[in-house]
Amino acid sequence: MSEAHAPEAEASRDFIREVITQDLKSGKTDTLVTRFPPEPNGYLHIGHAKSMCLNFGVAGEFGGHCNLRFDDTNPTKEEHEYIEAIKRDVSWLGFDWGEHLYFASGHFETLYKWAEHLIVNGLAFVDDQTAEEIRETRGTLTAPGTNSPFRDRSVEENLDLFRRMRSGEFAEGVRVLRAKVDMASGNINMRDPVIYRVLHASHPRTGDTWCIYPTYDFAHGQSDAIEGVTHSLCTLEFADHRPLYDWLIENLPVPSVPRQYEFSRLNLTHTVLSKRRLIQLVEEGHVNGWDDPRMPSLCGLRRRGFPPAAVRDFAQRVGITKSDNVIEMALLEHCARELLNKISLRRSAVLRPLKVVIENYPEGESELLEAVNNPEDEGAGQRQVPFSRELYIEREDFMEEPPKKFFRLAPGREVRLRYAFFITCTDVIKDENGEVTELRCTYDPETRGGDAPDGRKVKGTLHWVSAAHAVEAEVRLYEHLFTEAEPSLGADFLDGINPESIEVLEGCMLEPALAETPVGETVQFERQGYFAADPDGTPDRPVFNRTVGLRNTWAKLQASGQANT
RNA sequence: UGGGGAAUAGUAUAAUGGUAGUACGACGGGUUCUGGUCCCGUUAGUCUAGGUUCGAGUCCUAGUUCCCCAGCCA
Repeated sequence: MSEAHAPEAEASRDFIREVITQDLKSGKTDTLVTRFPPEPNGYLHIGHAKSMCLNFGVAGEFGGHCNLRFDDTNPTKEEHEYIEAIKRDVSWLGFDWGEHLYFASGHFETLYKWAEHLIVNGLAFVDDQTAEEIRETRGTLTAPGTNSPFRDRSVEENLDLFRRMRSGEFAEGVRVLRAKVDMASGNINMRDPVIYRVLHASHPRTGDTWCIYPTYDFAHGQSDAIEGVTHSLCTLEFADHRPLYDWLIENLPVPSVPRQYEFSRLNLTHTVLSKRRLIQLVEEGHVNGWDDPRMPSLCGLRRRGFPPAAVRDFAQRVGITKSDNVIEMALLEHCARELLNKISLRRSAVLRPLKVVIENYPEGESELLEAVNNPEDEGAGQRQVPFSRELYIEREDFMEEPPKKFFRLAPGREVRLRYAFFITCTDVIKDENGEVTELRCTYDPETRGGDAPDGRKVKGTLHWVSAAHAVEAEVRLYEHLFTEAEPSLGADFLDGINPESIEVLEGCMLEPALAETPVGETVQFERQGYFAADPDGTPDRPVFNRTVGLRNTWAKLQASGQANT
């Protein structure tokens, strides 16, 4: 019997999903286990989001699971504060590690035992050389290294020394444990890498239990093996470590054999993603903390108002390959706009208010008008907005001498106030400096709701807020943190910070409904962009962060000088 | 003069020897009570040189360019 319908179109898949598919099909593994292994020494950023979407993503797609593992092997850099922050960010992005929470430090006893195993098998030795001596004898990129004079110690002596390292007998730097691999290897990671060092530091989780700690190379792959990770997915710079990763797995009594695969890390224009530079931005006060909305950190994106689903969509669109890349910020912004357009409530907010008096509207009176909450979602319903004699409109929505393509308010011109009435500008009031301070207008009561019964059209529709009902707010406008698409990464990278990356607007006028916006929710200020309620705000005086502006063809026309043509 | 990795429109990513496709961007147009959304269209690409093949982005050879590696960081 022939199948009637065409085969499902195969979704295009990256090389990692290809490998997993193969391994599952060939029976190399029955279940898929991945891991997301942050070091608790900083906050997660959008580059980590790419990794999480891959690791948790494939685990979900192939019916496996993803471990959240803290790679906490260096107590001199790591802090407990980061562990909770990282968990919060992983959850926010929408991923659930369930019961699979691990710490490399949780494996310390096994790792120690395995280090002795290496010693017993003649595959590791205690080196008495200083760090400097080790560096000098490591060779260079093009010249091989030379063996340590301590390389041929007896198993007994090595065991004794290593145990005394553990018992705290030696100061930091005096002795290390090195794997005995090959000092002539072209791969520097194979030149007898240090696998244990003395660190008399209190560990966030194990306290003072240990004074020797495994290095990354001796902890990562083994942790993978202990946890039953099948596919250990990391970024390209670890490819050089894979031979060592495999060497250790082969020479240790591991319960399972994980494989490492490398993909290229995310780079984004107009920002930096290296942990070192991000830390510098925070510590030197170039931004206001890790959650500054200009930061590419996940907590920064959250505060900025990016929905986690938009970040996931972004990660999915960016793809997984092994080629270096720099993704345009415009793609992230597109993902935010696309989602937010569908789900965000529309509200009216006047950022730079200009007073308008409707001269033929009775003083002291007001009325409620119906406004649509989200034209993209009928289920979002409607709300009522108050209208009265004195209003605010956007300063930039009025020009005394408008260029040809300016469709908004000007002397003698009629425009629509959205969901309200047509108004016509009858007079312009200025101060002694010639600055426009107030507009006098008339309204047409017949156009209530926004349409003229006689069918006449207007070219412009403006947002507005009733002065008597307005809620005053602070609104923070954000731009790219760095002016250049690809900021210089030298010591001078701070010079590339965009001096206009933040603009704080006071005295913004919001429609009343906005006062109740829950912190963290992102709404659309009509005709302007998406804005998220910031925790700095109060019901009396809300604070909003601009997530991303609406596409603005008028601004483009102005910028290109075509507004008058 | 070592080892590892990568080269497809401006950016990112598909095409697994058989019509180089998609998304973002840019540009133009239509619709519109958001100069938004939506819709339509235009733009623009296989690093180079040889070779194999009826046919090459894909296979072979030789180059070129870019990225990573010399922490007791991860």
